[in-house]
Amino acid sequence: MNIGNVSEQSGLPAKTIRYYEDIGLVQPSRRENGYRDFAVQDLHKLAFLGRARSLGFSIDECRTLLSLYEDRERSSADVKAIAQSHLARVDQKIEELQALSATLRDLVVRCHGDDRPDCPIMDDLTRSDLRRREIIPLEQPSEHW
Amino acid sequence: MNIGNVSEQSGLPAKTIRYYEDIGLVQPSRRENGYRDFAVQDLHKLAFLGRARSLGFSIDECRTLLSLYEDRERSSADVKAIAQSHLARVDQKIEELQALSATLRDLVVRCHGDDRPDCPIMDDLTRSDLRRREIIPLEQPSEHW
DNA sequence: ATAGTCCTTCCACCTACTGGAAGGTCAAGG
DNA sequence: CCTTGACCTTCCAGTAGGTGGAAGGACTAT
Repeated sequence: MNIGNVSEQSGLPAKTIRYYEDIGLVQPSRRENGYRDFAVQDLHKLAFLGRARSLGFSIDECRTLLSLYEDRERSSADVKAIAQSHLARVDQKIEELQALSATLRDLVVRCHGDDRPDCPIMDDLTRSDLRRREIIPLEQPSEHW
Repeated sequence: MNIGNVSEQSGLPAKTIRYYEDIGLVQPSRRENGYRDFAVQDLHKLAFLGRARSLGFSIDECRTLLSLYEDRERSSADVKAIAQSHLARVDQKIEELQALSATLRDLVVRCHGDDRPDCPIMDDLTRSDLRRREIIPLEQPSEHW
């Protein structure tokens, strides 16, 4: 199977599939002309990856999940542990964003939004006294969503 | 003021402050020895940036907010518009994550998590029929959280 | 033969920084 | 005067997970 075909069937862009090969998630064989030749198992793997990614699992988690996927002796506990810790991260992110949303909503509501320059949003951003408000920690750059 | 001092007072790492100079958010002058020399206004700007970033505004939004910050004639409507669209993005992200959380939670609950290999989580990831479930769109790489 | 589509590799770019190396500067102590 | 240590400088590379595009080979249909 050519990459275009696999791309269509898995729903993943060809670029992404090549990238996944680059980082070792799939190992398609090659034809004489240099074209990648995907087996049906590769297609399954890629669909698996697409679903796992859409559920927000990191590439590293996907790697582990793939190895469990291919392990007929795996214990469901191992799978569950990964999903659980991912779920915890998601829930924590939700909480952070909810706090953020509340703060922003409050500011937006209090801003009259007309031609005049005075603005509670600006006042908040300008105020240097950090104790006056809930401090929301800076986003960690490692958290890519 | 030296960068270490400004870093301490603004709460931003020195690296970040240099980066902000790189991308043109602040323009400290230089001493004869090559050291950056920050004015009090720069400190205010950096504190402003730190707060705006902690509220999740993008660097580009911060750039606009900074120009509004320095514009005594600005209209609060301009500020409000930026905050509102940011709030909308945050709220949409929350909704996406909540759907994700629900899906993950369901899978985790249904997985017994013992030594046996059968696992509803794996079943979900393996199933290639996409119609059977709510399809959660792939994360856009432009959304960095 | 040629046009159009597919495939290949490679390099750069995105966000918003962070880590580290190599080296210059400054203030205090011996 | 010299050294030590804390600062400061620039520059390069790496993070996650791809995406965009260029240059060029391969295949198919006319």
